[in-house]
Amino acid sequence: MKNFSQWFHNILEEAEIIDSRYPIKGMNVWLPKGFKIRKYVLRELERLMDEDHDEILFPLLIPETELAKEGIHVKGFEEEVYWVTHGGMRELNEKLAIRPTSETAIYPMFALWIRSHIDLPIKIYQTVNTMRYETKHTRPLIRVREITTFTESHTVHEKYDEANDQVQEGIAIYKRFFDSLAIPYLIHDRPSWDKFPGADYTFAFDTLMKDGKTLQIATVHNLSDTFAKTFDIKYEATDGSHKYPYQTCYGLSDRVIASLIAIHGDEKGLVLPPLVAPIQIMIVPIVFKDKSEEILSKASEIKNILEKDGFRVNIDNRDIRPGKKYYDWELNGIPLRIDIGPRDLKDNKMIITRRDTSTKEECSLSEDFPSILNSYLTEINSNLKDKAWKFMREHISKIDSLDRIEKTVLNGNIGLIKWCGNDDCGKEIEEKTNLTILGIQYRIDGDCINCKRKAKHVISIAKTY
RNA sequence: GGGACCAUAGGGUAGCUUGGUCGAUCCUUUGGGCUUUGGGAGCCUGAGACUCCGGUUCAAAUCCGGGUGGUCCCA
Repeated sequence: MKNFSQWFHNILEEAEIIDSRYPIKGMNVWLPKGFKIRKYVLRELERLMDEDHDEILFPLLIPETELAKEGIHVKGFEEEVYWVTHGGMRELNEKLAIRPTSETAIYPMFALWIRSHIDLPIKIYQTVNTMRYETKHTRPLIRVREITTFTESHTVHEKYDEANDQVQEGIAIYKRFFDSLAIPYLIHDRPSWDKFPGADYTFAFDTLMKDGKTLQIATVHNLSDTFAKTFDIKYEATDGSHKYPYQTCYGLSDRVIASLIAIHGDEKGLVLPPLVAPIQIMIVPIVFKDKSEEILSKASEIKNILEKDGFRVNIDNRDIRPGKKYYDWELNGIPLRIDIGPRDLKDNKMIITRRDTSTKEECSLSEDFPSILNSYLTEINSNLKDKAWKFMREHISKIDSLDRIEKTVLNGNIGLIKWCGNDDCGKEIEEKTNLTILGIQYRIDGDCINCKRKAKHVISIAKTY
């Protein structure tokens, strides 16, 4: 994969994930095939969220006065906000912001909803689009002006410790989610200068793209009582006093799908984990004129059996040569392909081809083939997961001196370095290396790579998207 | 935030330097027809483009300015 950027762009178009030709910078059209993948990805995420959150839906627009209330927060976003200034020809009394994120839409309502400790905790989430006026060059699914799929959670708690625990719960949910998609990740405690604007602290999930740049794919924030104070959210405690609650928020976006495609894909096209493959098994009948009806009826017989067992399966009946079909479904990342032709009909068998390994195996139709196919799908998922984690682990290297960072990290690695924990020193490291500190991986003793003071942390450093 | 490059059918390209030979090249795509089908089929016959606005000129795909969109590099 010589040019990752170009490969990524091509595959999005060729596999008909999105159409990036929509005439507004950074805004793309979801095509049917891409949207189906998005649907199954969301379905899994919502399944996990629904275990302990309620889904809600807030409006798109936020009054200027609400957006502007939280000083640090608004500063973090002010350069990127789209504004609605007119209703028809008439200028609005108050400008309305198109949400860049929803804290300032949701928290004024929290202030109305929360009266007593009995109302707590609140745990909600919504999947919405958000808009950010990105000035840098945009990239489909990775850096966009309209984030079309932003699943954000917001929670409110009595105690700071409960918010801490909720951050851990958020991290646990995202771990399960990314595991189910076979996406590898590193979890970083973001440095103070890279926190979510207004947050006490931020944990972020980063994954590694094939060109060696990392991509932030999820964040989890402890907001402490900062927003509660700003939006005057109070509850009456058991002792009758009025207190500010503590909040968390966490979210992830289209970038999940970007990493899904980028990490598992290969030269032939997409490779989808079975969980989110819109079609898990494609049956290709090899039709000859004299035998066509017999073969087609066998194919639909197989399809019916598999559908009954819950597989997402389809038959490619198009009147084109089989080779073309093979290329098509490989491009689309369908995990398993079944070929059935005259020879197979005679021997009462079919040919199963795996997308991830390209291996072909014969399978007798008199056996319990649904359970064989099911074990193939399970194997594909674990193989994708192993491969992806192995790739990322192979590209993490411990680095002892600043001089060596450039060579190692610019070669497509995530560098692990020791750091004293001082902000100025950290920013100095970023400046010297022209890389981004992703955050703390774990605690350790030793000397800081830069200022040589006592190190407190091992941090990751990388080129980022 | 700074800089460089680019824009020709749905996709990829040739033509641009030196304006006229462009009624615009080739591949792919695509409609219709016949023969085919175990890894991108063949033949016949159709379809489809100079990013937008303005300028220079007898004449602009080609030169100039701007908009929009795209790509990459640096901070």
